[in-house]
This record gives sequence, C-alpha cells and structure tokens, in this order.
Amino acid sequence: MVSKKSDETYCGKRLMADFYEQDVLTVAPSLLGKILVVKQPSGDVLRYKITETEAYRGHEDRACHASKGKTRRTEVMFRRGGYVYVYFVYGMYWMLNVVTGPENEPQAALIRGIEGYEGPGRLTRVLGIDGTFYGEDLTSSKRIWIEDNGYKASFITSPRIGINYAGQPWVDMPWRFILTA
DNA sequence: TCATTGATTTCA
DNA sequence: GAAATCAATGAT
Repeated sequence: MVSKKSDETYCGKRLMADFYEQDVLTVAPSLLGKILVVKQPSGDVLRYKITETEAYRGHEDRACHASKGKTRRTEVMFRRGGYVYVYFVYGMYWMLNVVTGPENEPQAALIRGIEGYEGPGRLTRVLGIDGTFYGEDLTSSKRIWIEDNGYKASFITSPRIGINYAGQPWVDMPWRFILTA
C-alpha cells in the first residue's frame, strides 16, 4: 500500500476516459451516486454525491446546444468524453455539464443536483464553479473530478426541465435521471 | 407567479 | 448594432 499523500486523490477511484466515452444515455444515469470532487482556491476539497442528471444527446436532440452546429460555446462538446462543459444562463447561473461519447459526437450530461443542494444553479454556486472550468479535463484536472465509490444507485426518470422550445419528440424524452436511494 | 440578470444567438 | 432568447432561483 502506498501511504504517500499529496493533493492527488487516493480515496475512491477517479473515473477515467473509458467511462465518459460511453453513450450519454449510459453515462448520465451512471453518474448518480458518484462523488463530485471540487478543490477550492482555499485548498479545501468539497465532495458531494450526485443526485440528479440530464442527458443531452447529439446533433439530433433539438434540446442540445450543439444541435445547431459547433460554436465557440459548444466546441467542447465535440471532444471525447471527460471534459467539462460550463455555460451561463439567465444572467445569474452557471450550469455544469460532463461531455460524453466519442470525439465528434456532441453529447453532455447536465449535473442538476448534488446531495444537499438540489438545482443546477445552486450546486455551481456552492462549489465555486464558473466559466474558468470550461474545458477542464475530468481525467487529469487538479481541481475537479468525479470518483466512483462503488455505490449502486437506483433511480427514476422523467422528462427534462426547461426545454419546451425543443418540440417533439424531445420534450417528452425521459432523459432526466433522479437518484432514489 | 414574477423579477432578476447577462452571455449567446438571431435578425437586420 | 439591436433585440430576443435562455438546461434557473428565490422572493412575493
């Protein structure tokens, strides 16, 4: 056993590229129960269990920002899974997404809730996540990553929130995943 | 239910 | 340039 302790994580397994490169409809529900780890500028390390996610899937999904093509804002979604996609909405809130799937397959899982802080805008505020996290690599970043603690999650699904503009059939796709136990 | 808030996108 | 849009929250 290695007892060396540094700022690297050693308790729990950091999720690597092979996890994120799966389809978003596999990754999004799999993220439930995983531990989101964010290191603060102060040096504190915050750990929260992920409780709610949503899947945004590729150019066909009209609710996905990348469905209209690659722009500076959505560019990171076209990379391989494992990068962080952060964007700003309603003039106040940062949204935290995890890019999934292979390269040139724009997909992302929106982290909608963590234990104790339900709501995508609330969790980023608590964790101190802002635009500087755009493009961070979850497989190598020193300040944000996700760990697997072996927890087996059960969950329910429902339609996604706040995407009525996307129209059918996307409005009713049950691509929101909520941890139940 | 409505005010807040500003980057992105769309229309000229 | 200007106007409309928006994966939200919290106060009323």
